[in-house]
Amino acid sequence: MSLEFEPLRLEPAYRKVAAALIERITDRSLAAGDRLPAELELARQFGVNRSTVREAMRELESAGLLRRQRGSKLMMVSRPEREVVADGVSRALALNDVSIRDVWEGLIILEPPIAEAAAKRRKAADLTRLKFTVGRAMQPAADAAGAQAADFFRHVGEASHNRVLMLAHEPLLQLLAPSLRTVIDEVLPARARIATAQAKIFDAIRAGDAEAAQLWTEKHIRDYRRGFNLARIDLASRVA
Amino acid sequence: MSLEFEPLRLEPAYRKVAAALIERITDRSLAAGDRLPAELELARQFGVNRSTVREAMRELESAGLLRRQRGSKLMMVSRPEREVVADGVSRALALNDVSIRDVWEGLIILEPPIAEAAAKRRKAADLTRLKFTVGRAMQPAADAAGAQAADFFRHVGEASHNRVLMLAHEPLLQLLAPSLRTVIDEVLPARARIATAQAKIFDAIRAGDAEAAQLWTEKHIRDYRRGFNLARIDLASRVA
DNA sequence: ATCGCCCTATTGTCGGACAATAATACAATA
DNA sequence: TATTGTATTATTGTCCGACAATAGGGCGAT
Repeated sequence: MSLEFEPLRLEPAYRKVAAALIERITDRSLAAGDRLPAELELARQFGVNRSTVREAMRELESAGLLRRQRGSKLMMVSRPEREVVADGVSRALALNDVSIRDVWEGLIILEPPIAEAAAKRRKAADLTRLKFTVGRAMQPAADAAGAQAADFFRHVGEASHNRVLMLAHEPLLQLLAPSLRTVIDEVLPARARIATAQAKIFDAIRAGDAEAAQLWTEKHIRDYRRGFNLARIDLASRVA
Repeated sequence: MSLEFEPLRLEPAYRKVAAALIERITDRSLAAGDRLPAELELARQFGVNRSTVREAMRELESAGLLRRQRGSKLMMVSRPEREVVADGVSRALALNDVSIRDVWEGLIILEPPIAEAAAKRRKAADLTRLKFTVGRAMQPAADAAGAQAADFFRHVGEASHNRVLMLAHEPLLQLLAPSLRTVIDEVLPARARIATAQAKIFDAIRAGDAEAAQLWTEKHIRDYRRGFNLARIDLASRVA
């Protein structure tokens, strides 16, 4: 009988309350947009103190499952926003000492197929958004340099109409944006090259040419890597 | 002067405390493994009530930034575990009505290049783990059928030695595992085909043959899609 | 319908309390 | 010496009660 005992886990009440609420949300008996019952009411139902309920709610809130409208005090159930989730992933990656090379490798893997999918599935509205962003590529709004580059990929992702892909590449864009900005600041011809590449990719997506979109995106991202070298960014260094 | 006013955001104290703690963790002045000061001490430092500190801590806890050892009552700073982060992402995707097709598309994009990277960078230990998992492919442990398939990809991901890739495909594996299990249960030849494919991929990775690893992985995943059809799984249906 | 006023419900925060128990130090024992 | 037991302290989980601020919602006047 060398059967080991499971380390029996005694969860605190606030965690059980949180789990119960999450369960209700994931099984859709509490749908996005619904008002959450008042804290006192929840406390009564669960048979715990209001403080305990509040602690549980903070957990859901930070996961993006609860939100309140701007200036409202009522808690609404919500589906987790892409940005909130991506922020958490970015933080996790940064704290796990992910390198610029790692993130770049994620990009070179993800973006070309995303562009391919975008070329196949883009709608008129996608093209409008994308065109507007491409138009910003040459504008010397220095503070937004990295942001524009990230926005471009973001909009290509939206044109793919696949939320998995959008959410998957969002943290990479967040983490790489500062480096992209450095490249644009340090490497003089970078801005023009980027603008050209974005225009090519945009044209391919508009034309529905999946293969061209994929190829140009791949080139574009390899170009960024060359930019890292020119800007003397160490690929092995941690992302910010 | 049509300058609009920013909707000034009055953040509650618990959020500010949480932000301050997160800041300390991300800037590494609180490193993973460090003990967090006691709640009362934090309350004193921030000049707020202990309840407020506790609410803030729940936020960090659910983000995986704080943890306590099993059976300990001291809070330690920790780097977010892959599983915790991936759980959140999976939940977010599920609540956003992502379809099986969306997730599968993520897989077909990610896994072949991951296998490629694994073939280039695998270490001896990776091969050991992977071999063990491949060995489980034919065993009729019905309850673990989907899990084995997911574990295989998980270990390939680990062999890539790129945390970005590991974290990126984890939610996909979580979301798809139930469907994979259905395929294995419903489609009789599935188990053998999977075992064969995994063996081929393993061989390629062991041999360091990146191209073969990539190709076989692609085939393997397309095979799963055929399995979905055979098992009458609607690709447009929401993931569990 | 829109506006302004009032009442109520709800939240954010506080202070204090207490039991349970992990952390710690120290003594006793094998 | 290394384990085991004992006593003390620190810390957490949970509760209770309280209160100010204010959003929600109703009602009457316009």
